Amino acid sequence: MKLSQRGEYALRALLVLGMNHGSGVVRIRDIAQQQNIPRRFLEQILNDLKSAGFVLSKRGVAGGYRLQREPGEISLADIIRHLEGPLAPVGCVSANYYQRCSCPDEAKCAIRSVMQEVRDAIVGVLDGVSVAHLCDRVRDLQGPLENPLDYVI
Amino acid sequence: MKLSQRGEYALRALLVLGMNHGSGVVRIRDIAQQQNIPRRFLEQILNDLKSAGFVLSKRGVAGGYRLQREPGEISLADIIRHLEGPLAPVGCVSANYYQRCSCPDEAKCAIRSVMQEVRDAIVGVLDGVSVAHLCDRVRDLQGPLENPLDYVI
DNA sequence: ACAATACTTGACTGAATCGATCGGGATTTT
DNA sequence: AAAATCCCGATCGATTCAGTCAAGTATTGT
Repeated sequence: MKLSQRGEYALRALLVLGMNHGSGVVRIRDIAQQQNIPRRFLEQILNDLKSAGFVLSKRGVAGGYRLQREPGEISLADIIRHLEGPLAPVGCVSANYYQRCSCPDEAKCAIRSVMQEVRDAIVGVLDGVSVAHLCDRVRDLQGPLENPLDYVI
Repeated sequence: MKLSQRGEYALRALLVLGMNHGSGVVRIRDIAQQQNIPRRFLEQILNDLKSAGFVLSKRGVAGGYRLQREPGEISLADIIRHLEGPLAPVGCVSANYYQRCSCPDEAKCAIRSVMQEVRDAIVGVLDGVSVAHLCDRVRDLQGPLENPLDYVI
């Protein structure tokens, strides 16, 4: 599981939307500026997140994006699976994107059994973290001293 | 950490060499046939593993490859790091291939803190498994009934 | 010596992916 | 109607991936 630039941008954008959940929509431009993401590229990414059901958009003058589901209902595992494909290091241990490999007998493949453990370790972390958890971490990491408008994401 | 075809072939080849450790060299051709790996491609890979110090080669009629170090001294983490680069999902949490990312303050980055956990989980598995461990798994998975010449790797 | 066997080296190729960028269209508010 | 904003598809240059190829060098058996 390697996170591409695209994937990193997406997570950052979703985190911004998470922090602003409940207060209307956020414009692409604002996210792009705040997070230093190329605007056109971010359009593409948010569009993708929209058709995947993670966010909703509103057009026109007061338009922008917001999360479609509650932040607590969106796991990083789901997001990353959508953006990057399998979390597993090899297809033959992926639950969601399984793909048979060329070894003669998967059940007896030693490499596969290690990769299975790696997959489980990765999924174990990412399944347990939602956008809401991310927002909590932001608040924890920033400490109580900060101005709430100064989120450093 | 996504394992490329090249990386998977390399692990399979090293496992074959591990299983044959102590009994001289193994020819490229035999590894390629047994593991169903394109011969020319495997040449390239073994050459790479050689210059990285994982294997030794012997030329000429009775030539072939063998492990350079003891199977117990070669961890999957080392192998994969050499073949694929960082184990971490993002550069900013990689111990061996660290690369600063574009977020304003790494220490306060919530996404980074999650990715750090993912990295630790991956490394936790792969650091603990050596080629010797892999060989043990092969023997375990095959059970005691099999003909020892019939390894299904 | 010499032929056969194997590894060595480096270039090459075709396909796919990545990180963007661009133009112009659709929709909503004022 | 004008302005703001999202929407959509095409395109692009660079890089990586998987694999092939040709010609070379070293070693050994006979």
